[in-house]
Amino acid sequence: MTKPLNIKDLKARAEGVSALLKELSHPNRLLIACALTEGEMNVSQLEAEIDVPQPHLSRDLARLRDAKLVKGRRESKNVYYTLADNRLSNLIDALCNAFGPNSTAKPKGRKK
Amino acid sequence: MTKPLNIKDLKARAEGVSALLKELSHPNRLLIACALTEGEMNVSQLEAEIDVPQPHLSRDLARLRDAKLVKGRRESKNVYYTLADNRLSNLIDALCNAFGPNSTAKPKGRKK
DNA sequence: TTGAATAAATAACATATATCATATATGTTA
DNA sequence: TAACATATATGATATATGTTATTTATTCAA
Repeated sequence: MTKPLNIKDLKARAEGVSALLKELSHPNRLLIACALTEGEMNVSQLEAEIDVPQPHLSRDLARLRDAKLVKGRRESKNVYYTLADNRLSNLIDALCNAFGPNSTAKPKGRKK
Repeated sequence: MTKPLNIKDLKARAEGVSALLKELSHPNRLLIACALTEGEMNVSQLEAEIDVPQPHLSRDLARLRDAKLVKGRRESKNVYYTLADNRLSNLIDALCNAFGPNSTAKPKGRKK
């Protein structure tokens, strides 16, 4: 543990992984992804959870859709979104472990 | 565990976390960060590991420096870089667990 | 059928930031 | 001085972002 990384291996994946990171490199999209780990949500619910203008949400959702990271299903007036890629789920999981409330990266000696 | 995430908590951190993700949202920078988890490296060594033109490396390193994610020390002609922020180390660790050679394809192959 | 009321998606901008490729500059040592 | 390692600059192009407006889709009431 602690050093499960070898560069060659990661290099082969760097493109994909960094692209995935890019999708979450904006607060809104990160929050969307996190919200969806708790289950299906429609745009209005997301709007309530995350406080951003609706067009913004739709645009970010469209982007995540294009990247095939989420998918939406329409149910009458609402469109419910879910995570569609378990690489994304894994990433969110990992982020939660690294930065979530429980194991929040302890800022131990973050000052230097 | 497994769902240590609550949106409010993450929302408070979303800005910082997404900014961190953004720094790694490019293959070169991701590879740089990964390489540095294995220890100190100078630019030439990085250039050998990762195959990118030197000016690119320097520019990416400058960016990571500005973000206070790495720091460099000059030793004669060479500048050796190390990770300077353990949030970054944690993130790389998390990424390795999520996407690294060991547990890439497997959703739950995490050892902590 | 029309038309309002919602939910969601898209459009149309301005501006900022990222990226790539290449050129040049700096600092260090011989 | 030259050489080497590293850093920064430049210009072209692309993508991201925020703001605001408009459009489509669905339901329901008259």
